[in-house]
Amino acid sequence: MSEQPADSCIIKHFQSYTNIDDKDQQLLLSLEKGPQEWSKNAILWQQGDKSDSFFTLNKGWACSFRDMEDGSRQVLDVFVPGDIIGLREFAFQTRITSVVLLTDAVLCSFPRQHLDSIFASSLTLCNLMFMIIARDQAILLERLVNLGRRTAREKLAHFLVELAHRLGRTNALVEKHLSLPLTQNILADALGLTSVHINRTLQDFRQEGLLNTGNCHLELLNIKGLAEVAGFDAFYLETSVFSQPAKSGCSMQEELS
Amino acid sequence: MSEQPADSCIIKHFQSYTNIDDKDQQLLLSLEKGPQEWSKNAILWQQGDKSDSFFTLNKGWACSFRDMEDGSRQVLDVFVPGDIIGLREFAFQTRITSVVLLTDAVLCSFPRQHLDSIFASSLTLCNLMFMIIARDQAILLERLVNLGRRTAREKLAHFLVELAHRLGRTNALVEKHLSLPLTQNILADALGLTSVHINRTLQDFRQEGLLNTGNCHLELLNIKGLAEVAGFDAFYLETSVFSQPAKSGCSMQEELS
DNA sequence: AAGGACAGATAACCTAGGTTAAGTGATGGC
DNA sequence: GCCATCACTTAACCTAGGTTATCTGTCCTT
Repeated sequence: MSEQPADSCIIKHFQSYTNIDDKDQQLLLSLEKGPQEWSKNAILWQQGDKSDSFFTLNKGWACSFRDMEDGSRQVLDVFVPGDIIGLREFAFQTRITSVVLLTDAVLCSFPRQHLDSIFASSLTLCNLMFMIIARDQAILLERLVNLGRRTAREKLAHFLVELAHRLGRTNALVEKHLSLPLTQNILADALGLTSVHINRTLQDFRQEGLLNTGNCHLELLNIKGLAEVAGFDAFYLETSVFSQPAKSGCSMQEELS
Repeated sequence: MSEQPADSCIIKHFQSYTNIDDKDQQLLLSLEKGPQEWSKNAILWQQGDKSDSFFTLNKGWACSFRDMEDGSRQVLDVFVPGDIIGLREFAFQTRITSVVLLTDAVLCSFPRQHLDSIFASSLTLCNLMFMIIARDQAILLERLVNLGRRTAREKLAHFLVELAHRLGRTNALVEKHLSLPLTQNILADALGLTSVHINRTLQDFRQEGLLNTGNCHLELLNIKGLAEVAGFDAFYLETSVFSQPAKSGCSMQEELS
């Protein structure tokens, strides 16, 4: 293979959490397939499909959703570049959600059975996988709080600020303007609201100078202001890799405040 | 130690998913502490506490929740006997939720650093842990759908039927009457509703012969009827352990349809 | 036995957000 | 260049569920 570790989606992703040593990098590299290009609106998989792989999202955006019997839809996650898609379907033989691409995208696929090689060969990676899935859960928990106990204004602001944080991975980016490829329908389906009410709320935010709306895009102008509307606290995004097996000498926590 | 494997909370729990061989049983047994008795309304931990262990719930019920700034509360999980509590806090140094006991209870604690021993020693257990956390996520996903896109009637019915399934672990139990130690406040906080509206909805269900309400208890009389109200589909609870490492000969899927 | 705390019940009234419908662009296929 | 589609906008009206308040019963506590 002519690939360099730097080309690998999943190595990049893991490196953003912690140091991955050469051996582990080679292991990951040997297991992933891709990268591969996909176009906007492509369906990555549908509920009921055989569940035998997951993906890393190198470029572009995606979301997972569930179609309801009555024709409505609940968006469950929005995935941003660097995210792993489908890890939570690990326990199921068939997909329990569908995934669609919100933009043109580049993905790598990763056959699930290769997880065994990871578990068997690298405690670091095993811990890391566990940490990533636990962080996903924390995001889901926060979304539950959002849907259960906040107003439409707060829901929308919270959702947008969370995305800003996830895109930045540090607070640095949170000060800048940020463009998100999200339609009002996607927002409505993610937040359990109607697109009409999303529109009303976006109008308000726009008049308050918090953001601009465009064609299939949202530009965040004042993320701090949105965070205040939402009462946003980023604690649930601030994971840290836990105990490091003794045999490995690297510290894993330096870049994660 | 005089403990027998049969006394172990976590072995029982894992056995309900798949076969655990003797070596793995000994490993688990050596790592857990307990069992220990707790009384109703005890706080297992609070948001912000140091996060260094998880628990198995041998007897009794518990729930995790988040307190909101405005004094309201969002219940995030209800835990029933056999559940693992706190696995999802794995990625965090401090607790991101609080946990309170809904009844008197018996728990075993499990220091988190011992997970490394598990990951290092047993592929079976490593896979199993992954499966359990993934199943937890599936339950969260379904709760998101519940909060986002269903009416109060559907939310309540869905929540109750899910608990019935989790208590039964098979459809067998779903035909019988079932008593749940849940107050109307807990239900309200779990479903993003008010206790007043929970009360109204429970009155309706009672008049339809679907359940009885009592003092801090709910008796489900017609689970099939509730499932119809909710449009309930149990697919998201039906996990199965995936590929089995070659070195172990046991089949893991027989008891999981 | 009195008092307090809490689960539950119920009624009157209110509002956040849903529903329906009728627009206006912009985009893209042919 | 025309037509269809789709994102978005806006307005009029409606309802599911929230709010507030009062009342009951039960269980602890002392």
